[in-house]
Amino acid sequence: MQDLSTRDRIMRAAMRLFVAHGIDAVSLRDIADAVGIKAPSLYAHFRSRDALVQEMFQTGYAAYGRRLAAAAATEGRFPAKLDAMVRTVCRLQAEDDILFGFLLLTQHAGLRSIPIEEADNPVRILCDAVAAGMAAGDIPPRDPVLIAAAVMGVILQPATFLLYGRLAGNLSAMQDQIVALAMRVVS
Amino acid sequence: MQDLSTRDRIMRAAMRLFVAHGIDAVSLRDIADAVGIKAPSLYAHFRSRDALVQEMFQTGYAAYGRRLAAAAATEGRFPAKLDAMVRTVCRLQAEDDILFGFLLLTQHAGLRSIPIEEADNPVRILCDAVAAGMAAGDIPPRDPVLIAAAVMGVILQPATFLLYGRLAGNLSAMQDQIVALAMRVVS
DNA sequence: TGTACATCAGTGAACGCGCGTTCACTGATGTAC
DNA sequence: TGTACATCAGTGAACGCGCGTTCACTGATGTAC
Repeated sequence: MQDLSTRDRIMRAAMRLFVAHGIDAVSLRDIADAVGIKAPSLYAHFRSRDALVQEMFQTGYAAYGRRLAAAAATEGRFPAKLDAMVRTVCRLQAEDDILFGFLLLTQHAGLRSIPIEEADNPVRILCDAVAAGMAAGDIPPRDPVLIAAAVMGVILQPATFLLYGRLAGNLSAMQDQIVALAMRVVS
Repeated sequence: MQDLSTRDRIMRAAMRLFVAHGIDAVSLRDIADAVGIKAPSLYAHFRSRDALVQEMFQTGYAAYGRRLAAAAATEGRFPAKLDAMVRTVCRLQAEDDILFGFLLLTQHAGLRSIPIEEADNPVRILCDAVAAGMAAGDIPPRDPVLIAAAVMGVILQPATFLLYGRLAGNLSAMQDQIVALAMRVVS
């Protein structure tokens, strides 16, 4: 990890600290210390503290959106798409639990000041997929947003439990069970 | 609302601001302004800013825990208990959506510094109830913590959507659907 | 190969600002006699 | 009924602190000739 660019080391250190202590509880000096540089040096890589947080959030969130959109484009009926989407999210969590945790926290702590509502928005993608599944007659018609919320809950609440140590391991280890839960929620 | 004690007016104003802008983004001067007093006057009612937040959180969280425990004590098999618990949470959200939203946010933003893990902890109560239902053979045995997390997700994620305006109304209006979702998750 | 120059990550010192908090004080209210 | 005193919510001014940020500077690296 020593051969990462300073920019990447800053982002990883900041993410780790944000997840551990909350975004507002971490100062630029804390981040700089973790990287092994002084606070003013951060300005060689980021325009401001806000820009740092925003870039971390938007990059991660958009990447998640694209991978979820790819899963939603899986061929076949809705159950196949849902299976792919749920497994994708589980894989994302297991691949980089720090990034996943950061996005989970930021959703609450920072979404109000970070105004993205693009086509890459994962929530939008899931809602659209659920609505399409209903329209196609693959699953019973109900409020698609409520059902999408419930599916998200079945995935993200276990992820939250992992974050706070109430559950051990990662989402990949539970993906079969979570897929089954999600299937039951939409049926 | 003018006949509330100043103490209660402070707590309600603070909660409203915390939910709207995030806990760390609200200063004592903001709270005092909303109440119509000056910041130093807050110290006649609360020992410190931390004490204010902590009391709001602990009071609300413990009250929720007690009401959830009462629902969990419903007579009968596990499905009757789960029905009562889910409807209780939906009612709590509809009764006071500001308090509910505050606790939902605090769970992420402040739980790390607020160390309660009592018998009144709602998460603990739900986990215990699910485990007991499995032990009694009322529902299939699986990891009780994962199933409890999924049940929470089915309730709290729609609540989060309400908080951010993705869903309209309140949880009470959707309680029958949410009960049905929770039932499917545990079966 | 050596010299001059440009680039830029990183530094130390310092800034202005808003924060939580303290403090001496005010003024209304209630109680004692 | 009037007077003296205690209580306490609320105030204005001020505090020290840590924050994000700026700035002139350093020193290593790369490029031009």
